[in-house]
Amino acid sequence: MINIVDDIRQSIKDLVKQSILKSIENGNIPEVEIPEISIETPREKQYGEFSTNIAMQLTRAAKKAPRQIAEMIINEINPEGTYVEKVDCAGPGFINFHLKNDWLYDALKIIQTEKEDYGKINIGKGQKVMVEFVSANPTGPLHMGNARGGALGDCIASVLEAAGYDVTREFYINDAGNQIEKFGISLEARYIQLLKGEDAVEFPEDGYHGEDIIEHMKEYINLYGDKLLDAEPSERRKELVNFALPRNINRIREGLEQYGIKFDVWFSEQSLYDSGELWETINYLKEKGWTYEKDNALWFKASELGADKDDVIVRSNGFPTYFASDIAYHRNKFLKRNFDRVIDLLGADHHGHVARMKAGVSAVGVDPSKLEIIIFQLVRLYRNGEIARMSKRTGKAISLTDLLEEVGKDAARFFFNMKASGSHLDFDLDLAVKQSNENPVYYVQYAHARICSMLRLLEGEGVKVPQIEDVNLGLLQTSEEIELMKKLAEFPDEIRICAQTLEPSRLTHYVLDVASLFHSFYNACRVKGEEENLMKARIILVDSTRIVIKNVLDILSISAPERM
RNA sequence: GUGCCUGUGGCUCAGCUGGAUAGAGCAACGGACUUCUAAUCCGUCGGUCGGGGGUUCGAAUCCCUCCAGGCACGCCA
Repeated sequence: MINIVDDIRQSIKDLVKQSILKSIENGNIPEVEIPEISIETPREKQYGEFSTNIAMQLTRAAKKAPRQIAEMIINEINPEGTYVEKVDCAGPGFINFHLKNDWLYDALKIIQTEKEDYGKINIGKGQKVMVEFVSANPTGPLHMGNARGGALGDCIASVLEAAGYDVTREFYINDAGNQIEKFGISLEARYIQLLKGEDAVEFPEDGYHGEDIIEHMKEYINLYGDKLLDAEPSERRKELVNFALPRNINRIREGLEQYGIKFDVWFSEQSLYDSGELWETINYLKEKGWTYEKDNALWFKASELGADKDDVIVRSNGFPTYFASDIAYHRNKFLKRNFDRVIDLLGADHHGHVARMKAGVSAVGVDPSKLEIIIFQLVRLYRNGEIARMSKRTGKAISLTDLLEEVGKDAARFFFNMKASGSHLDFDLDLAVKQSNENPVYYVQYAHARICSMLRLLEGEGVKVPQIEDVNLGLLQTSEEIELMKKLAEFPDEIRICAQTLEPSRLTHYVLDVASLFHSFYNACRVKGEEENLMKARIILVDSTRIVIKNVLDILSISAPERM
């Protein structure tokens, strides 16, 4: 639960602030308002571990040259009792802080103490947050958009958990409304066609044309024959939907479980109809004056709440639109279930929904900033350097199941989390299955397996990971060791940034860095066979690296093999 | 036409709440296995950060504009 990087940043902030106050006191700097002191990590090693640009920011107010201000601040800094070893001024007026290595050794102690909890922080303070993602249309199989949304949403949820939030993963089942009607009509048409021939009935233009509809009906006929042929059509459709829908939902659930995703709540849209919440919400909007009638339909004044146009919530045929139930759904999230924050993941093809959904949330009296909608860009699959649309095996559109079969869960989840959600993603199917240095997943997993193998070998010789108190960590001095320790020390802060930006792609990059620094260390330094004290210190470093890689992969829900 | 996303070395991307010489990986080229896994490492090559303006001590990062690609603009979801 310790974020040592952040703690040090805070302590440096304090040092700087005290120093500026002192300089003002003794008249070296005129009385100015001190802006927020930002502490950054310089790219170049020569500039130390941390730096601040505060002197440059004070230039105008203090009416002095930035380097002059920097010098005065440095003169007044008293680093006693901190990790700071040296402070100097460089470039246009940066103040650079050089740290004693002790902070790195302390970081290793924290890792060895916290073990599988290392990285966890508590900026969430138990706040209730819902992440709603995938929410795929249950009328068909999961597609690539769902795959990316699934990987992203699940990792965002895991990161938030690691950051101390009380997280609920939720899947919204669109089991009501128009598309279910369409689903029923499609099933019915296939049912009749299968029993009475292709020409017995025309398949609706806007129906679901997928093979899976036909499959469902073949199975139904196998089980129940033609008993619905003379049934009343609406009853017949209902029966067929009741047959096929749960099967689809189960299939989706199983597919997602293979993908490493387990939802806490499967929320049914139909339940909003059944509980009356849907009409409650519509009537509430009416009462509050957020609606008007036009062309026999009921419109929601979204444009008065920031959207670019109004939208229909009840159609002229009396049926509510999807948007209406979505408002009711979000009202339920915030007002019935009291989530402090709600995060929705939507594919880029739904971005038009963002503004009006926020409008909907405001209209039911919820601060719209509590609803965060993440739009992720769509996926293009490549095979042999060309866009791949079809599954190798089935010849149909590539589903999540096909993807998992072809590249596996680890590669899929890693690749989908390698790019920021806002970036368009080209998924290279050939690369994802390649067992070589070109493939980043293996690179990371290999580092983990390599460490496990080292520790296994040592243990075989009776050398175990020592108790941290018995180790002289000060022996870790080479640049490879220092760089690796630094990276390990950053992990909790990395979680912090991921949780704040809701951008788990940082984690894949981070763990790649860890793996890379470890491999460099491995090639530069030996562990087994070194002088005992040095060996012990390096075992701690190696084991700490293992812990960090494992913890990151756990958050990504990617396996960390012990042998490869 | 309007709105959103994207444009960084041959390829895939980081960096984008402005900061110090623009970073990785892959590809290419040259090296390193009698010693803990070479699925690894070390080195070299490679960029007017899509173009053009502006804001300032300082811009890949902020603003404007243009260009290119993706997506969306339904009484569908």
